[in-house]
Amino acid sequence: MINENEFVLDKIDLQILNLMQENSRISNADIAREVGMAPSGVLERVKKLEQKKVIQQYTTRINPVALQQKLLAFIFIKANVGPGCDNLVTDEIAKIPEVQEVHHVAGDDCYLVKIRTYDSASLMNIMRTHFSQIPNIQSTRTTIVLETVKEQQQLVIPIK
Amino acid sequence: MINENEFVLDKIDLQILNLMQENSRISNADIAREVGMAPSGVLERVKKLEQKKVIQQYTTRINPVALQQKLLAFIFIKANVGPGCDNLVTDEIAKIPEVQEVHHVAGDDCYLVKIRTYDSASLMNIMRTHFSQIPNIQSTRTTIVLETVKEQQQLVIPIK
DNA sequence: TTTATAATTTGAATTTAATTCTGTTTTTGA
DNA sequence: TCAAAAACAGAATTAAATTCAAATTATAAA
Repeated sequence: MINENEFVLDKIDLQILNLMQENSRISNADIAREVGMAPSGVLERVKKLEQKKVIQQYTTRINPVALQQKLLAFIFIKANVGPGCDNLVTDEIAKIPEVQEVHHVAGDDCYLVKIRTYDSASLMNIMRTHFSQIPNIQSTRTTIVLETVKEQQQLVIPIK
Repeated sequence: MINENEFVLDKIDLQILNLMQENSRISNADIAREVGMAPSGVLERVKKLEQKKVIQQYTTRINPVALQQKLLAFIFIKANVGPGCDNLVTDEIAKIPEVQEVHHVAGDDCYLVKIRTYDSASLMNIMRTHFSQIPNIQSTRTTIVLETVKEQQQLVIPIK
């Protein structure tokens, strides 16, 4: 009963993930040197990590300033959570490309949305065009980011 | 007076960024095919984008579940912002590896922190050991994420 | 507009890396 | 203990990255 969702990771897997999280374009030879394996063996492991969906994507962090994405905001949404109408709100919001995160949170507000846009006008525009279409939204509260000190998705990988 | 902070990006640069944001391990040949250039020319452009810090990092998105990072939380921090003591709070918090984001926000709360840990006990532990050390913190309010519907850093790249 | 200069691009040549594959070793479970 | 499966190494092959000289294109000064 082996299932590809079972994430059994040994020390070498964690080392590989650690290196690739830091630099997804590192060569197999460099990884091999670090972990003490042959490059071909490293390749096998990486492929397996991809198959098991431990590795979800190889991506590039781009400077938002370079793309004039000046505005970052968090929006708290209070919604009617009737039976079944639950996921409608989140799914619709998740579809908006400028929306980077949608979380269902504990507490008074139901949802937390992170959104990055060109400016406050474009944020308003998105809220008008998209949010008003979505039923069951009671109210929203928007928090504007003035300055970002740290922003990364890197996980803390325990090197056993 | 040319400055490497001047981010002048043409259509091809944006196309390249779009492709690399989706898959940082795409080959120059594949990019070249998409944008209608020679692979060597693509390489030059990519190197330039790295130099200009438009490209900040090539990274790997790893499934947090695979690493037992079960808890995601947002912490709102209210702090005394005296003259000069401003950055002390954020810099200290940004140093914590489990902290993924630190923002200075508009409104009543000063800072917004995103943090990912193994469980609520380890979150408490971090708050006890780190936050208590930091002066000027008036109060904190923690919001626990129950479920994440969407989570990505991808920017919306305008293909002119 | 002309022209010199710099920047960009190409394509071939070269270097480096990824991938495949076979034979071994190691692990796993009956 | 032993058979089957999985993981690994190392050589061979394939593919990609990188270099570089020459050509093209863009830029700016006269």
